[in-house]
Amino acid sequence: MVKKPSKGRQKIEISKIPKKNHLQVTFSKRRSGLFKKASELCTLCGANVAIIVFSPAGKVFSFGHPDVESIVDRFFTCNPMPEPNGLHLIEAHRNASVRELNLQLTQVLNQLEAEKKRGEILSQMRRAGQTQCWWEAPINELSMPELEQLKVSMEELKKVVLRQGDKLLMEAANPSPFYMINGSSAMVDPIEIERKPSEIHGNVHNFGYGQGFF
Amino acid sequence: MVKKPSKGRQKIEISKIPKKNHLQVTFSKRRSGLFKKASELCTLCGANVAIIVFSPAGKVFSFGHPDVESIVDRFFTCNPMPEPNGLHLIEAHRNASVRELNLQLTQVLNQLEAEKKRGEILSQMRRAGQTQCWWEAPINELSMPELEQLKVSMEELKKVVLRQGDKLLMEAANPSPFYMINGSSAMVDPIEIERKPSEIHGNVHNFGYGQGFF
DNA sequence: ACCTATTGATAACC
DNA sequence: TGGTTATCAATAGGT
Repeated sequence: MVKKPSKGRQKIEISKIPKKNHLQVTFSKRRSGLFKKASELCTLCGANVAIIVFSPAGKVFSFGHPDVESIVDRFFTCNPMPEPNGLHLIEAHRNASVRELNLQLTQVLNQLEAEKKRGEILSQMRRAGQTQCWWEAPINELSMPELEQLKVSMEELKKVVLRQGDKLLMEAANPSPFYMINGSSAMVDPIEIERKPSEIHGNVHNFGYGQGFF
Repeated sequence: MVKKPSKGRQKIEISKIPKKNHLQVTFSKRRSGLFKKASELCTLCGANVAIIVFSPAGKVFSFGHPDVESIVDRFFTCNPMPEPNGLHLIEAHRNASVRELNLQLTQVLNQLEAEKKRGEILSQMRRAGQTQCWWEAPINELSMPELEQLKVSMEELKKVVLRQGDKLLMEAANPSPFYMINGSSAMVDPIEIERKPSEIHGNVHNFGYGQGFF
């Protein structure tokens, strides 16, 4: 009875860890775990994987099999190029409208950011006022009819942004027949771009892959 | 008791899986798991993570928070490779800015999609107006403190938007101290590559980061 | 794709 | 940063 059998692992919420030192420990362990998983994926399936991780403090960690560089290279080589054939034509056209695209990009970005902030503010308001509204609950806690309503109403609000997006898409898609595969579906959330420009260049940690990472 | 309650998970060796279809299944599952872990690392620790995975078949999958391109860019910038030839450096920077542009465009489009949904939801909740929240009510029905809160929030929103706008404009105006935003590419990222008409081509799968990856 | 027994990862504590 | 333990979460094998 004097024993203290440790509480063992406890369930945790996936949201930013407040305690700094606790965060550091978790980061370390989870980063290791991530790399281990990656290594296993490589050996089990013969996949090629590159991972780059920036700690909140700005330290860099990377994992790569066979190595980060080659994979990133392949990624950028295979990925953005439509096809060798009409590439030059496309590029020419593209170059012509780069500025405009930039401008539009900027505008859309603005609206996007505004939307994000709006979302945050909504949450803030909720927090401020104790009024808990059902639709502020996490998506996965909403019922079907609620989700239905949500979907419909969002349309209106996002009309402007939509218009911008479509325009941009049209322009981008016009020169060439490529299309997007939008796998993401990710909820865009509190993006916090807070970094200290001055000293991010800390230590670099490279985890060269080994068949036996562990 | 004729039941066969499944053997459940069995221990496996970490070595290349021989059976092709089994391998495919495992690859899929583990890739998902890896991305989920990455996503959790991001939210829990505020880390920035980029993952690129090539399946043995050559398909590309990627995960990035905030996005693959910027992280890779940071990686190569902060991590002067063994012999960074001057020319290569400049070239790298040029490519980097181009990539950044591409990335931004892609990312924005993806996020737009996500935000679209989100925004729709929010607005529609308002329309549905089932559970009305005070700040959603007509202005003239709000009490004084409520109005006060609303005002503060709106001012905050405006400030944020303005700040973002300036920042983005600046960035768009000088993407890189080196070469101008010449060209290249403002293209929409995920593209299907056509190499041989009858083969499986490089499908690209991008997994944007999400608070709710699942 | 879904299910469940099990292994593997890891939160809390040292 | 590294080790232990109790738990939780991922997933191998099967449907």
